Amino acid sequence: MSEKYNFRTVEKKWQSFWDENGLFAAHDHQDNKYYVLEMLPYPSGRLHMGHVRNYTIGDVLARYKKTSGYNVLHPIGWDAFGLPAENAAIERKSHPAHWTYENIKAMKAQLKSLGFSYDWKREIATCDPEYYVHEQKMFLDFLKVGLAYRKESTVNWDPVEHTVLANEQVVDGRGWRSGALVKKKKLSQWFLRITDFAEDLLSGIDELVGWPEKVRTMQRNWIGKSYGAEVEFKTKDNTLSISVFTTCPHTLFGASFLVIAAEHPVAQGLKGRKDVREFIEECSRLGTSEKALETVEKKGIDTGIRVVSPFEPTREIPVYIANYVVADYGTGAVFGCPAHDQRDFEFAQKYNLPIRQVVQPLVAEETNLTQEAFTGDGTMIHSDFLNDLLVEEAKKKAIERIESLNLGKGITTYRLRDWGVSRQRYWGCPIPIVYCNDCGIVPVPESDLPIRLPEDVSFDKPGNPLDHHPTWSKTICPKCQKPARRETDTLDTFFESSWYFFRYCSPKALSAFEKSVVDDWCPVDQYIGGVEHAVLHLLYARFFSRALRHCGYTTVREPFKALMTQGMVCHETYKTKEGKWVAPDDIHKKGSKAFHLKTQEEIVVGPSEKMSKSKKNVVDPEHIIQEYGADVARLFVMSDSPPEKDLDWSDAGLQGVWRYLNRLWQFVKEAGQREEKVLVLDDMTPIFQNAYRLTHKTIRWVTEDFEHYHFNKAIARLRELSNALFALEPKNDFEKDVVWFSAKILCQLLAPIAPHFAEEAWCTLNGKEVKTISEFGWPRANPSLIEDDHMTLAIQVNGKLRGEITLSKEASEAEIEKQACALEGVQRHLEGRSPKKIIIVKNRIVNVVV
RNA sequence: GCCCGCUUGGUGGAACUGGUAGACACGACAGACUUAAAAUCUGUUGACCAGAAACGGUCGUGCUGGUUCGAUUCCGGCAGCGGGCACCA
Repeated sequence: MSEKYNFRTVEKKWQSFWDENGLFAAHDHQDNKYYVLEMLPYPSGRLHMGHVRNYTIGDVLARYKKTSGYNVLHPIGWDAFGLPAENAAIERKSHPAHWTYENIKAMKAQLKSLGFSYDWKREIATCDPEYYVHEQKMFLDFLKVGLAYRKESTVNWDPVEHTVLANEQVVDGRGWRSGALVKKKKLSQWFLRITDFAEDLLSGIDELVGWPEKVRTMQRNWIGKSYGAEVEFKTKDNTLSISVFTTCPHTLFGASFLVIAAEHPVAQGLKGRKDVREFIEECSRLGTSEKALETVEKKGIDTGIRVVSPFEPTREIPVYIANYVVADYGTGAVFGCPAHDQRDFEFAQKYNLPIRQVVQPLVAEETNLTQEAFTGDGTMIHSDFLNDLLVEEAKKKAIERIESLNLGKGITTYRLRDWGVSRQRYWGCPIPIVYCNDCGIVPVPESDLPIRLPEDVSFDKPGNPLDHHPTWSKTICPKCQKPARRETDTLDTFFESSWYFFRYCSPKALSAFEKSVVDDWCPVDQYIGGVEHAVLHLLYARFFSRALRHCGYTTVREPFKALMTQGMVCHETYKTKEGKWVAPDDIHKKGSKAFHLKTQEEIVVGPSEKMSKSKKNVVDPEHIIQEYGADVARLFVMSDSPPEKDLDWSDAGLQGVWRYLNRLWQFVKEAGQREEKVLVLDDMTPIFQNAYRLTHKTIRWVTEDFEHYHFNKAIARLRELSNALFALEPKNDFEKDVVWFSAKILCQLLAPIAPHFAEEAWCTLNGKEVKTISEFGWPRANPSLIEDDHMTLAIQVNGKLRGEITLSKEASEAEIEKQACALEGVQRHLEGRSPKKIIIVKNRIVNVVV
């Protein structure tokens, strides 16, 4: 057995070669541009499999496009602000900046060792003042045009730590570190008016044909445009009026109660009552997440208030305060129609409220209104002037009547809410605002930017370090020069990731970016990242493009022309008995049980979930790179699963990839170094003809697979070709020329996925190192070698396979019928009967029906 | 709870716009080489039935019903799993 393929030397050699020759530098203002981008990584400290998968997909694409002649922009950077850095500061006493930059250093080394074709000259870190200074300017510009404003909103408050908690940090209604019961608290915060663009963001989705349909649907649903009515419900004596938004005004005759949120002014006004006070208190422990709100057991409390049903002046219905009403959506009050809304149905059952059916199902299907609500289409009943109308018409007519009676109006609403960007945290971009006792809210003058984060902060005290820093927030009012106080909130980290793809185009610009360069490079031709970002990040980035365009920064409307959402890399989760997460690296398994490597404590094995830092179920790719090299890791993550599908991690198969590359290496060495010759098909034996044809077919297949991102299929094709070539036994120079040619093609097709290997093999086959493999261009298939002159037809009797025939492509239908019926397997199943019908699908099947 | 997906051999997956289900790989088993093991090479491998073997037969794409000459693919219902739900990124 000859020597193994030495990946250590080879990978180092080619990484420095690419680097020294500046092979991956993108050139501004050139034709044939292709911008490929992977989602900005958070520098958690180590690469995980999700990263490797994400960046390999991007790199294969970037290399394939570059080889095909495109001027490729393929940048990378760091989403460097965020909560984990502060947690590290609290837990390990390391400064967030120090922790972050150390992580970046480590992860950058890992990325480099994987041989990704990034233009490293364009690297950015969002925590760098040279980056965030521009978003401070953007914030001021947004403020000028009214896209940024201040309002009150509700947060999760940890009363022990005096901090705002992320929904993720609320576990069973308690703060994750303190264990204290969480309370809702109102804070005055900064918002961006994303709702101004709701309609444009919605209609823009239609143009995003390069996006997965599911993401487009999710975005449409998130924006949630709906047409309905705002209706006033008044008390009999007209002293109180509650405005209600509904998308079902046609069911007003079925209304049997009104529910309002605990935050609703009417509810707040009843706080004098002990039971109301207690109930509001209970609601405030629910937290701010929509999920908590909707899964909680539906509860309410009767206010004693009675309002009149708008269309029926004599009918009064009760008003309840309920825990399942969203305060920030619509008016924070809804009317309950238990017959036709499931939540209202449950509420009505619990409090014995009447269930009044007003929609009759179209089909006389069995609707059991004692069991559940009916929410389908139908005709109106028990509804006076709406009777016998279809739901759609009834809705229109109801709105007309509401407007003519002056009880309200028809309105279009969106589920989308304005984007709250204030965070009560240290490790984020400071908001450039000063609060002055005399002048109020004063923007920091642009000449004073950037407002830098102070470095001397302490995380010993609870709360935001910026808040209790002795001097940082003390400043002078830019207007009146009297002492004033800085805004101590920082920006949401989604702010950074909403425009970084513009910065990559001109990363050293003194402004945020150069308009002409951005207009050239953008939109991003292919964006690649996890589905988990399908709504928020992608919507915010789309909003930013519009907002920045509005402020004159760019002309780009949609930032991402095509989107590929890779599936998540999942892994089993592990927890100690106390519920602390444990990493797979710290576990050893005995049968179905798992134990901690250090403490030997038994570990609870949980379901396979998305690999994430917080659950610690991450697999470190480092040992794969160390043991097998970058190409094996790259080939492996691309091999089996299609990119958009979730991947349940397992180590099985790594060995197989390693064996394959070694086998291929031997093959390349045997093929050796030869001269380019003209190959003539007619001179070959059938075996070599087939191999030669297969080589050309593989070029076509792999190219098509790359175009459609079916990398796993491309690899299967390459394995197929490899298997065919390995089996050849060339006996003379001519046959060796065929093998040599095929070996070269194989290397070129493999190059985007396993670039180090391909470069080295290319040298072995060509005997020179003057160019890299990508500079030879992407191979082209000879179409005349791909078409076969015969076809294989599967023969069915009544849809069941009974045989197969091979005949010329020119064969007539009569000929096909004759041959098919003559088959022994067909005759046997005809059992003497004559065919009723024969269906012929060219190139595929013949179905004989009896 | 709401929105969006996914479900094919022991495993990952393939099957182009409804047309031969299981390409390619992993694992397993058997054999060759070896004193032995590793490595490597060769072969078998959806389940069941029948058979000495060859040739065969039935079932089979989460479950269930439908459309069709023909359904993994289209439609209805159900189940299980995953993602998102606005302060994790």
